[in-house]
Amino acid sequence: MRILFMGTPDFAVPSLRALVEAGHEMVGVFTQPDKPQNRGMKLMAPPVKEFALARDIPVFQPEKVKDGNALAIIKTLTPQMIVVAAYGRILPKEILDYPPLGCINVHSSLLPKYRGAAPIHWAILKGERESGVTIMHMAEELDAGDIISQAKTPIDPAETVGDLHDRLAQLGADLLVQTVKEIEGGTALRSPQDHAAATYAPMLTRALSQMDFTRSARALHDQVRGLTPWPGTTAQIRGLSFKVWKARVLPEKTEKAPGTLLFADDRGLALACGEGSVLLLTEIQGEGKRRMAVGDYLRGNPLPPE
RNA sequence: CGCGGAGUAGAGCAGUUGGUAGCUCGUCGGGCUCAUAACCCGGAGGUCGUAGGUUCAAGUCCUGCCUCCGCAA
Repeated sequence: MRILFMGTPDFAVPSLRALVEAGHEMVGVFTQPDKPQNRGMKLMAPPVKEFALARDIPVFQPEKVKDGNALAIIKTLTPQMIVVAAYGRILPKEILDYPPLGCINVHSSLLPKYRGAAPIHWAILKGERESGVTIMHMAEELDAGDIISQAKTPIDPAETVGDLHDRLAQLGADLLVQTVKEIEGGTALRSPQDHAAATYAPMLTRALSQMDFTRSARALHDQVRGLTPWPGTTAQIRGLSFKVWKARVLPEKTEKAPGTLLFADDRGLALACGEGSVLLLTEIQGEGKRRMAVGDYLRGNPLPPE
């Protein structure tokens, strides 16, 4: 089938690769423009662009998709279907209506839950035990289109958003190929979402990174997992600022005030949290340092006194 | 040309005004112990990121390059 693909970050790459390997004719790829990023503000190409160029697929990076130019390009490409995976732009109705077989989207949550920009992060931040991917027909309202197919997967209690992201990207790619085949064969299902059950997963802000030790150890553990590896979780201990990469909940209870350091040795940094719970930080990163086990850190960087 | 920090034993760090490297942990060998990720004695292990420069002499000063990291985006 003639397919136009739209996607930008790492999450979208497995889907694009799967379509290519399934033998579809990729008429083009839309991805966001290169942006100055990272240290030195270097111009960075989106992962999807890199992949597409390596496969000699034409790449388009319009600044806007609503000004008609994008639609004009699409008309010259004559796709039968548009597949969108984490493109990062909202498509106007005239584009949604153009392809004969429609526009479908790979979304990394079990819709109608976690519509929006950061569904994987929020599923973990909220302590969910199950997640998955959904493929839907795109509607004008964000992530509100009719569902074609879904695949579920359990979330491991120790899993980070990075781990889950990679698994869902692959799960989504597999489901996508199968779903496209069903659409092609006319056997695809289509059922509207239960809009009353919808929840939203907004973009993450820096404010979410700060650990608040009055919350429970369990909630803080979810926070660390949900923000690792990006954007990371930070904690203030003894006046120092740390990034926290790995932690676990200890079974012990404590009477000490939240934020109190119970012990600091090779086992980790044990901190009193809300409701008497205790969280053990096991892998941290000081400013200007690299991430390391707490024992390694303490060897050359003794903590200042209380 | 966004701002800034760092590259020294397997790991984490120190190294003062330039004079052939030190600490903690680990590791190896030996000893001790009711015992706590315990303690004591001894050993191995480093061309100090890299390429040049200044100097009688550079981890320590100067310049280029590579790599890693924090902020910001």
